[in-house]
Amino acid sequence: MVSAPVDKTTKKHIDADTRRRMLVAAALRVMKREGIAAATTRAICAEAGMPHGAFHYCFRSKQELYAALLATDINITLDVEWPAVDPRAEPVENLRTLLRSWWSAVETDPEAQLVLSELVNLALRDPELGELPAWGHRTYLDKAVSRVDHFAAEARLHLTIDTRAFAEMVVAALGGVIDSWLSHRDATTAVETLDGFAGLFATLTRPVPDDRDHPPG
Amino acid sequence: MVSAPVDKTTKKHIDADTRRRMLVAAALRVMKREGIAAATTRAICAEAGMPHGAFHYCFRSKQELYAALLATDINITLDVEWPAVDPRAEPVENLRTLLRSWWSAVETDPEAQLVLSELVNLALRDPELGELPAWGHRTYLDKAVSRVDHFAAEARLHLTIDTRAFAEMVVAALGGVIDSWLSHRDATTAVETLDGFAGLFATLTRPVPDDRDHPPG
DNA sequence: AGTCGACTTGGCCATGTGACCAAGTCGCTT
DNA sequence: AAGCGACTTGGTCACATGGCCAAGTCGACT
Repeated sequence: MVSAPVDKTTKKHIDADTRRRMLVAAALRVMKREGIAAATTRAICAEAGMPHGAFHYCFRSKQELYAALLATDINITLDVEWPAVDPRAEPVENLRTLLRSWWSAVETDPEAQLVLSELVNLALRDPELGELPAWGHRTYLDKAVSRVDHFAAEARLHLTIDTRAFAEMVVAALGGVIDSWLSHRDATTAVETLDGFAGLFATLTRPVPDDRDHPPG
Repeated sequence: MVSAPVDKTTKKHIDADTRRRMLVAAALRVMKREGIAAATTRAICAEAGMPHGAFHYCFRSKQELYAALLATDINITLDVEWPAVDPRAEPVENLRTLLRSWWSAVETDPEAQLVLSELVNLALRDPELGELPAWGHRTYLDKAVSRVDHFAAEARLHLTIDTRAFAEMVVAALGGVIDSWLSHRDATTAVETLDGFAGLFATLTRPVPDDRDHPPG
């Protein structure tokens, strides 16, 4: 029989799996603060409040930590509160709102973007981790597609091109702006460029005819 | 009097400044081949065919090499043979040609893009090198502006928005596509997305009226 | 020819890193 | 209560790295 759960903050023995999660979280914190290079096994354990030996009890190697890190929710850009979309507003306006909502996530946590970039670069060089960036990008794009779909429905817009192709361009535009911004750190320019893209993307949409005035049959 | 120049490939003593250039070139080669992490001072010297001690005779520190590397022509994307532009063709078509010509540079030397990304990430974390990415981006954008200007003149197009804003979007689009492509490595998708952007950018142009048929006065 | 400074070389050092291990500790089960 | 297996811990190892140096070598100018 399993006894009553012991207070997790007090008990000495911690399940190896939860400890793994703690280490991953700690690693992400260190990387955001000081960069991926500073995230040594020791620094990560210190951040997690564990002795150094704990690391290789949880992970076979450091690569395994990288893999775990890449496999978790790194791409947080698209996970934001859904913006206020008004079906009666101009398409441009709604698109601008959408892009800006995603941009706000970037500006709120710029270090996350940097870490993501560092992590992807690392993985692209490591044969063991080489597949992960492709998988991550696919996941990210899928999420973008579903978000765009949802948006189009809510704004009552019809996309004149394939949704995936549309999302692909949106992702590229957002990614490009982020990339530039990480270097120049000029938020004004970034948002202006993003607004410019909103205008361009609007040319790929058409308002859905309102059926309430023209019921079928 | 300066004696006749000794054969540079034979003579033992090499000017420290040219040796610096040799090391920078060797470093870039190593980085492209094995990644920035593998470019240790030793590996670089070996690549350059020099003993390890030569490094710190030429550079005060490794950071100084990074700085030199970032300060040289890293952004080669826009330096390609000028594409064939036809003033009588559709704007979309010409824009597609332009973007594709830049893309070809990327696909020809993908490692260069990776190294650039790694280098920028490194610099963004290092207080000593922190200014370089912003400078690099400014330089890159300036070059893009001039290229766009040249292009518009040659294709006899008028841009309906500020040239710099236009270039900013082009740079972001190209950068975003590169970023995605580095992960998924699907050239077809990349070019299709780029072609999509060409269509969008075309909406920001208007043909310049041909004055030959309507001479002034 | 002689001198002086620029260049060359190999070796050395302190440091930090990922990895490993063996002894110890805890708590669930029987 | 006794045992057993999962978890804990600090120490240690081999190794690579950036940086430094002192002795040696070359070559240009006087």
